[in-house]
Amino acid sequence: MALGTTLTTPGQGGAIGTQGVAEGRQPANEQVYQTLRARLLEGALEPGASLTLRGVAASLDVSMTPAREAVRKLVAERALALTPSGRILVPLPAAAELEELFAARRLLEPELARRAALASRDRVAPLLKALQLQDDALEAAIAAGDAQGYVRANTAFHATLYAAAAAPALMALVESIWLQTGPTMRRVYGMIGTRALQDFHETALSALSDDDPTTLAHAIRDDVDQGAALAAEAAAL
Amino acid sequence: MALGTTLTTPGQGGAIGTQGVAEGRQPANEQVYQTLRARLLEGALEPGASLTLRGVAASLDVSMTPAREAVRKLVAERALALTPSGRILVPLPAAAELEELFAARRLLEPELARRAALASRDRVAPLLKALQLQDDALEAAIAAGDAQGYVRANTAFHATLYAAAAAPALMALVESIWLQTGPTMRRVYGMIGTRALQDFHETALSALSDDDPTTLAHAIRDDVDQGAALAAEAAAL
DNA sequence: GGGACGCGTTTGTGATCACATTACTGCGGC
DNA sequence: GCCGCAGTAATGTGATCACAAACGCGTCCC
Repeated sequence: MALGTTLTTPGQGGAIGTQGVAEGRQPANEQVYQTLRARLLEGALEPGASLTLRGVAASLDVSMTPAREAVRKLVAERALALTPSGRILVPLPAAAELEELFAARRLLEPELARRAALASRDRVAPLLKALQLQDDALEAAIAAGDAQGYVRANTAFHATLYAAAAAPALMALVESIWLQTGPTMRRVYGMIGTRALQDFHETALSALSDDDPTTLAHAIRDDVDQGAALAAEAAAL
Repeated sequence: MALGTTLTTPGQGGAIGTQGVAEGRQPANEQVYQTLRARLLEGALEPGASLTLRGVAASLDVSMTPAREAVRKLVAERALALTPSGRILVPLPAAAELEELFAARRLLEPELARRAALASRDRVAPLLKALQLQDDALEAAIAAGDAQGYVRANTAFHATLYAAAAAPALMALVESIWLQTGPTMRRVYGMIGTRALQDFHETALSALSDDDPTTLAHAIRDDVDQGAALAAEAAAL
């Protein structure tokens, strides 16, 4: 079969093993990944900023290897980019690319919302409660003019809703998009400031409460559209 | 700012450089990645098969490091999976997951097709020619009962069409989905055999030729639906 | 005869080092 | 004063080694 696929054929090499992942401890590369990922999602990393493997490794107190692993994973998700020469940087998506990403969100997220509504049909109460809490945090961030907090809370709201859909493959696609838009949206909200955003989340919560998947899907679509419009507006500045 | 992001702050470490990527030579990890990726896309790797870093490295005659890089990248794209203990295997998507993947394709691919039609409006001839060639290869594979060839040709057809849309972000999402469905679809077509597939590609080519994006989008949607139906049917066996 | 335990082996992870290339600094020339 | 050039510092890639955990198989006990 070649290619070392083996379907149960051992390798041949020599040395040995994993490095002590006792208990619930997560691997070092995972920890680095989660840290970088969170920063990107909430836009704490400036688009265009550059990272170095040694820098990341040192600041998280690991060796270069896990840092590399984490960075490459994010590059694969397009959350980070490599220059032709291999330098790592936080991508600055072109306007056209942002438009693509929002187009994809607009297609995928209403579907996820619809599935979430259907899946949580009998047992909406806990979900509603969790979403309400996150919407409160979101309102607070808006009131405080906290762009980073807003992006984080907004992401959490959507993530919580879609988690109810129990659709891991779709969720992975959407999360990859969020990672790509995160830094830019943080910047956008920073520019637009505390400007009043129309609240589609309330509509969404009502629809969910009323067991109305279609209205929920529409609300999410409008929410995404609003983000797209803001991004386009900011890009024009 | 911490986290070694630096927006132009050097790391602090020590050693030195890249390993000779002269000319058009591609890095070793990229070569490994492309090889594995092609195998997955055309379904040459059995779902459920296991790989080892040392095995992959040895069969492509590189060290463990690039093999690791490539495998992790594919894991990030969900084209490979890791067991909780870290073993690498070709994922065997559950039926529910396959359904999700096809749902996403159904949403994204018609949009890509529509964009491709719009973007190639003035200059369809070369695109049509390229697509026609690939459709011929596809028909040949069907006639020969070559499941792997069919999957490869079908992917190439769609990839060529969508490339005209010049939408890299959307394209990346769709390619990630293809990587996930590849091994399974190869198996599905292997099971269903040379059974007659309705040819939506001809319809698609006509629509493209007639400058009718909507009909093209519908044809692509039908094509995806047919694949989904087949996958569902095969899963029931 | 079947199931559970134990041991050797394989495996992924993390660390460190070497290297070729790329980016950056300061200096010189025009 | 500004552009271009050299030298140096820094970066990603690849290789190798060490380690601890998981797998797999054989054996023993019931």
